[in-house]
Amino acid sequence: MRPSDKPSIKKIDIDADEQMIVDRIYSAVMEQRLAPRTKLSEAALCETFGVGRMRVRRALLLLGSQGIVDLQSNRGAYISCPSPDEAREVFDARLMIETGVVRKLAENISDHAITQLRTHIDKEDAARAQQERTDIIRLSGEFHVVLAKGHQNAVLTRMIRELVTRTSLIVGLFGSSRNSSCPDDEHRQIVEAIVAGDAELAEQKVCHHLIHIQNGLDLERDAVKETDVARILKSS
Amino acid sequence: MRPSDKPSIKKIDIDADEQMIVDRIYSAVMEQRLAPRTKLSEAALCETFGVGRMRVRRALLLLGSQGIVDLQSNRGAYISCPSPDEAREVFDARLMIETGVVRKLAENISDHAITQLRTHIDKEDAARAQQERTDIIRLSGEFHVVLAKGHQNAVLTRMIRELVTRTSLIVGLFGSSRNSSCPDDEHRQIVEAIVAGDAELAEQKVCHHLIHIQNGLDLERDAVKETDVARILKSS
DNA sequence: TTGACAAAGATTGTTAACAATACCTCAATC
DNA sequence: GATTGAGGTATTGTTAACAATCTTTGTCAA
Repeated sequence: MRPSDKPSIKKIDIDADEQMIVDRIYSAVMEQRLAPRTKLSEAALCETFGVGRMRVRRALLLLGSQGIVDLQSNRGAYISCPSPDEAREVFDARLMIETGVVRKLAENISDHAITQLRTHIDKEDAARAQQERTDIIRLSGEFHVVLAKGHQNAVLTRMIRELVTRTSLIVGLFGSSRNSSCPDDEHRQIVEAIVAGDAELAEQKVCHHLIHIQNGLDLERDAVKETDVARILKSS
Repeated sequence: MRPSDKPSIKKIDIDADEQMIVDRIYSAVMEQRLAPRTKLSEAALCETFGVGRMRVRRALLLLGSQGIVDLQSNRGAYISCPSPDEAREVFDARLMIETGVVRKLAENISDHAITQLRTHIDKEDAARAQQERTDIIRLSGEFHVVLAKGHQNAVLTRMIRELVTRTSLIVGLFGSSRNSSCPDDEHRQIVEAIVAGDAELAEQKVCHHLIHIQNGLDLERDAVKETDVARILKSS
């Protein structure tokens, strides 16, 4: 009997609205449809999601606590604009954490997780084949979340999700070449190393992969883009 | 020139009150002065900290988003009571993350970080020598945060702090023997391995250390304690 | 044209009152 | 005696109005 068969108590009871707003903005950032410095005005979000100002403010606070948006006193909330230093922090953290993730995954992975990973990589290939830019970006990031999900560990998954989302902001800001997002079949190689049970190789692959992404960045540039918040979030 | 010498823009502007409340509760949990299931009523917190209800609610939302408190609709906020499964999640995550932390630290650590670590360990010894239970508990947990701080990485440090704090809850709930918290000189051994630049050994030491703590738990028990919230938080 | 200054408008922050829900007490019934 | 239900109390959730701050606009002078 699995422990998950006993869902007697549902613990977190944050209202669905709130989580929905957070998730929408998370997705939009992950797909680079909301660029850094984009203002998220309370009124606009209330309108877009059809909720009261309180919900919006709570959602913004949550996003702010995770570094996705930047809350400025009396000035409003803006999609976070990571500094080069913050970018390095995120990549360093990912290196430290994700090597551990794949190592332990290589040591012991469930069949279900393997299926999930292979399915995901197929989706990535399909998106690349059709040149669906938005899908490619989203799936490239989500791959790392799927890796984390392999551990069935909510805490870990949440942390990885935050790091991956912030990486999207970073790549959007500092990405120079288009292939910098998540290239080639590096994802597939990581999965194969894991499935083969080669912890050392998997660790090395993920390490190179992350460094590869980082090398595709120009940490000096700072681009500024404005976007139509309501339109983007509505169509999500 | 260090990058930290350029504090031109202060980005996060969360009011001091809010952060103060969160920090106080964090500390109290870390020192096991607030036991799981303790109710944090809004009125009591308003009184204790002398702030409006809005601030309290925002602080509670933040704590809830990090799994420190459990927010129940229409019922209030309670110090989180981790299930055995959650406990395993926290320890698994710590294993994956902290091995990476010490490995990279062993590869490259600043003199300043070494000083910080040694100073901290001296404090731990002093607290143990004087049998200051509260200090011992706090410092034992903080050691791991100091490790993270060695990377001067705010993101990483925040994540470790969350995991360490949740560990305090877990140890408080499921700890069987008193020595289970953070025993012997394992911390010192970890630091020495790092200073010696022996990544392999450091990784192994931290791994054993975490497993050691976990082995001191009885994940079946579920203790229930009530505490005087206002008194505890005020004296912090 | 450019800059500084002031007023108007818009946006965010805060408070207080109200609504909804849960909790507790107590009585009535089985 | 235990259980169930109703009513009152306490606590949380929500809304709306108000206050504070920032931003923009327009005017005037250099």
